[in-house]
Order: sequence, then structure tokens, then C-alpha cells
Amino acid sequence: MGRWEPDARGRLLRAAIELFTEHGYDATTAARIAAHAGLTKTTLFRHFADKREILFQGQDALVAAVVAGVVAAPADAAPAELVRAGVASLCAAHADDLHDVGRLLDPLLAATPELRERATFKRSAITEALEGALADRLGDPRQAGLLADVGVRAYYEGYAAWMLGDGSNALLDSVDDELAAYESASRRLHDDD
Amino acid sequence: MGRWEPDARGRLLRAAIELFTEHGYDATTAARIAAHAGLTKTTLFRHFADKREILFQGQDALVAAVVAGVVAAPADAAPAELVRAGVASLCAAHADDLHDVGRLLDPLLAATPELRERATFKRSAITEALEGALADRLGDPRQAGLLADVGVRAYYEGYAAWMLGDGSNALLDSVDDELAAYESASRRLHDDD
DNA sequence: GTCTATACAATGATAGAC
DNA sequence: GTCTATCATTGTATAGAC
Repeated sequence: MGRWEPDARGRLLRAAIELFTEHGYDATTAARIAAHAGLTKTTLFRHFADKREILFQGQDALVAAVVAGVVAAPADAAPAELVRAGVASLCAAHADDLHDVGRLLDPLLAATPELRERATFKRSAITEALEGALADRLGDPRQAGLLADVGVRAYYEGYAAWMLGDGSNALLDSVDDELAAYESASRRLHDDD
Repeated sequence: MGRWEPDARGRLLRAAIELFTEHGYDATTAARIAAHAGLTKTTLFRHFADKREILFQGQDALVAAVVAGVVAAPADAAPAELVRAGVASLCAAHADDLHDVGRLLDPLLAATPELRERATFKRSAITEALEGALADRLGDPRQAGLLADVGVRAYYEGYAAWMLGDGSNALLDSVDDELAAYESASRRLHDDD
């Protein structure tokens, strides 16, 4: 692989998490992160468009994954099955070491609005992608919107629950639990009319 | 009102829209916006935390409005009525001149991911506020989440439709149409099971 | 209570060398 | 792919003017 230490992005991620956790996001300069990873500021910004993006690398793959999941679903799949195919593909796209990264990321997001803003934007990109894929299959854009919201909610809350666990459970199981719970909540909402 | 031209924020808003539209967001410096509004860069940043916030001033009032709407709803209101109370309050919080501002804002958002990110964050803040208010009334956080998503969807799409019109229709009418359409889409989703 | 002047640290872009 | 160097711009901080 040549002259340099491999996995510059991974090293920058670990450096950023460590320094943000220790000193806070604002007090940690990009130059310091780069130096901690054995690189320079210039190189950091060649790999990432901005400082926040260090923490969210790989999320763009999730947009592709959720669409691929829906597209690959059987032709006769019901709406709820399409959603589940999408979020299952999302779960499969996870490297398992995200179990550890996620636990460290959480307090950083809680402490830093700037990072929450980026996280929200990523979530919204996933939602829009799922919505588009569902609309293609269902023909009804409003049904697609509703289902996309549920699917992404189930995914994020399933992810949060899974992160709190010890890692012995599968992410998809947590997400399936959430999907079922939302299905039930939605049904109750209609039955009470 | 005293020694200075009034409505510094409004002047900065108009200056920003005009210059962003003409030269693009990136090519327009904060100093240029300030000068165009008859102010200095220092003053601009006294009014707004960052450059993007110029365009989204007032959105924080929407967070308070949506909560107030739900809180003020009758004690025996059904879930759907709580949602409608929240988004109706959102609509009432609008100054009508937003009809014009919105039309100019739209192409800017389309052209500038940075601005879309901020817009997404504001939408998310409204959603979370509505979700919290609904959870307080309903007791069920998952129902609250589902309903908050529908309500905010209806509001944003109603707003988009209203903006395309000539201004003779009321915003709330557009939003009500969307609420009804989502209600129907949701019902179809369940009946097809 | 709002504005301005000045100085400053940090982000992120750019150009050219290895 | 990385580095040095330089640069415009953002956003902050301080001090003071009206």
C-alpha cells in the first residue's frame, strides 16, 4: 500500500472522538486532530469537507443501502415489508465496531448543537432516500412519506436501544421490536376513532 | 424609536436574500451583506449567531407556537385534533409577508446544501417540540412521534403549496388539505392489510 | 441598548513540491 | 497521498461611541 500509514480516515475518526471527548468540540482545532492522527490540517481537509464530517463518515453509504434494500424486496411485498427490507439493509450496512463508536458519539452530540445539526441532516437524507424508494414501489407519495418516517424512527430508536446493550443482541432485532411497536401504536390510533 | 434606522434584522434579511440570489451564498461575504444593509460585520454577528441564521430568523418562535397550540387544545380533543391544533398555531404564527420571502428562499435552499442543513435542523426542532407536547397529552411517546411526523409533513407541504398560489388562499387551508390527505393515506395503508 | 473599530483565532481553500 | 505556505472568510472578544 506504499509510503504512508494506512486508514487515515479511521485514525482521524479515533483522534477526533478522543479529543472532542476530552476537551470538547469547540476547543479542539482541526490542526490538533490532524496532528494527533499523525497528519496535517491540509490532509484532514482533503479527506473530509469539514470538521464535523469526520464523525459522520460512512453515513452516505446508508443512503444507498436503504434504497438497495427496498429495490431488492420481492415484487409482491406489502408496504410494511418494503419498509422492513429497507431498514434491514440499513442494519446490514453497519460495521459492528459502530457499537463502540456510537456509545462515544452520543455524549458528543448531546453537548454540541453543531454536531446534532449534521446528524439531523444525515437522518433526513436517509428518510428522503427511503421515501423516494417507497414512492417508486407504492405509487403513493404520501403513503411513502408516512412509512419512511416510521421506518427511520424505528431504525434510530432501535439503534439507540441496541447501543445500550452489551453487543450480544443483533441490531436488526432491536429495530424489529421498534417496527412492531410503531405498527401497534399506529393501529391503536385508528381503532380509537 | 431613536437614533438608528429601525429593523436591523429585517434589513439584513432582505440584503442577504438579494445578494445570495444574485451572487450565490458562498460568494456573498458577511461583510458585504452588512454593508448592503447599512451596517458593519460586527453588528451583523451581534444579531445573528452565524451567516445562515439571517435567513431563518423567527423560526424559533415556531417551536413555541406549536407547543402552545397543543397545550391550548380542549381537554377532550382526539389525537388528530391535537395535531391540528398544533399546526394551526404554527400557521397563525406566520407573518403574511412570508409568502414573498418563501418564494425567494426556495431556490436558495435548492442551490445551497449548507442552507438546507439549517432548514432541516429547524424542521427537526419543530417536530421534536410537537412530539413532546403530544406525548404529554397522549401519554404514548410512539403515537406522539408518528403524529408529530404527520403534522409537520402536512405543515411543510401545505406551506409549499400555499407559496405556489397567489396569496388569496389561507395557509391553514392548504395545511388542512394535507392533513386530510395524510389521514386518508394512513387509513388506506391499514385497510389494505 | 444599539452600533462601530480593531484585533484575533480558527476554518477551509488553493498552489506547488515530494 | 502528503506536506508547506499562504490566503480569504467566518465568527469572537474587547473596547468604546452615541
